[in-house]
Amino acid sequence: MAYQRSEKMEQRLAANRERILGAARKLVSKGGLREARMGTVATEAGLSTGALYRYFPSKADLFVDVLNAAVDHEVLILDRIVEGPGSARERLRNAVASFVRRALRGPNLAYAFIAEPTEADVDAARMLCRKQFGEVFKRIIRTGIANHEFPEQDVDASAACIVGAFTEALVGPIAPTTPGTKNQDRLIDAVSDFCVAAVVGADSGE
Amino acid sequence: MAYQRSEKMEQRLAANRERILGAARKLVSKGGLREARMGTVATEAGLSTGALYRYFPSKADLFVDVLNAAVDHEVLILDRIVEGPGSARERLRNAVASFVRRALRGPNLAYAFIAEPTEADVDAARMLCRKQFGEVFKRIIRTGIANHEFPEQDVDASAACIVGAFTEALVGPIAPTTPGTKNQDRLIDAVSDFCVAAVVGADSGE
DNA sequence: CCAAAAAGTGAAGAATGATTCACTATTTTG
DNA sequence: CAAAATAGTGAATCATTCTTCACTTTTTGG
Repeated sequence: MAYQRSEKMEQRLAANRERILGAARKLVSKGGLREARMGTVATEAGLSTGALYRYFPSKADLFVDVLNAAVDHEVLILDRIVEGPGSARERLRNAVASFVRRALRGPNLAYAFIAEPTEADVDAARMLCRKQFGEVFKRIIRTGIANHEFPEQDVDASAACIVGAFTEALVGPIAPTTPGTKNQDRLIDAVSDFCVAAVVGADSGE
Repeated sequence: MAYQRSEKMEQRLAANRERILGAARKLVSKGGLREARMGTVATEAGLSTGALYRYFPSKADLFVDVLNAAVDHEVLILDRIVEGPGSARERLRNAVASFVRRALRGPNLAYAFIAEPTEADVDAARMLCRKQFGEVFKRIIRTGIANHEFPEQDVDASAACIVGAFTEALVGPIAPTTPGTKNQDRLIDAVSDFCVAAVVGADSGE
């Protein structure tokens, strides 16, 4: 007859799952996806490799979960800015600045995922995530156009460009040393200015 | 006594080398780096796997060569535009448009490399290539600033943003179907406008 | 034409890592 | 507590590819 998990057991299993996700997240935020091995995740989580497969059907599934959790979190923050008060221009600027600041700050790993592909499966998820970010920016741009704060423009293209711009600007500064806060602030400003200027001034007039 | 390669032999070897590079290029421009196996390259080139290693010490070396050749070619074109006539603004616009147009057109694969990492070794080279593109754009931006066509700005950041922007804008449209020329033209304009506006308007003034 | 040298072959070897599975340990149920 | 069910273990297996190497073929020099 059906075996009923006790409350305590239920919690322990949930805790394990979290521990696995946490371990994976931690490893990624250090060595990137490339160095995140199942074995290492298991050790880090205090379990055996085999146990991992009781919680996630495959490596790809595990990392897609990690990725989505991280990105959802990030998107939530952006959403809050985008839906908040201020001119479209201000909100756009804040959204970009916020993302860049958070990415530079560290063990936040949305960027790690954004910058570095691996298996095809995980990579597909990564693409979707970039798209999710793009959606947020599309919303702001649309608002701004409706407002006449921004000129008419190809919203999809602009949003993609924004995501690409801040991503690329981050790739270099992120990996090796965490540069001093001074430089970070300057980078944040530069990238935000770039994106705002692009969107504000992006009419086709030559 | 030293064995002296005949002229004909010399040529055949060189031809083989080219055939290998060509096969690798071809495979990458189709399936991306991820699907480019040494065995497949060999077959495509009409040689055995073993023979490849007579021409290139490792897979990474081979693909780094392919990558560099493609990028050098692309950079040359950009350079010509950047060093050519016209206002800095025009040249910037043309450079971006040219890259995007060429990438959309096809079996040109600079973009494939730009968008998709693999082994650490090749990936390092890929980073360098992005940097090379960045350098070209830095030059234009500097010129424009000197001219007072563009406001003062963080040249490194702007260049990185430009490379990121057009890359990202390409990623989606490139992989699956080659969209109609109409849409392509629109995309080219949108991306170019975006970058020009960003650089022209990127002063810190709020 | 005959060795010596170099080029080419492709199956075996090596490396890496995910996934499985026979087995042990722990929980639950009666 | 004993039996049944589930959880956990980790070494073995599987899968994928690059790389090597013993051997064959072709080229060169005399």
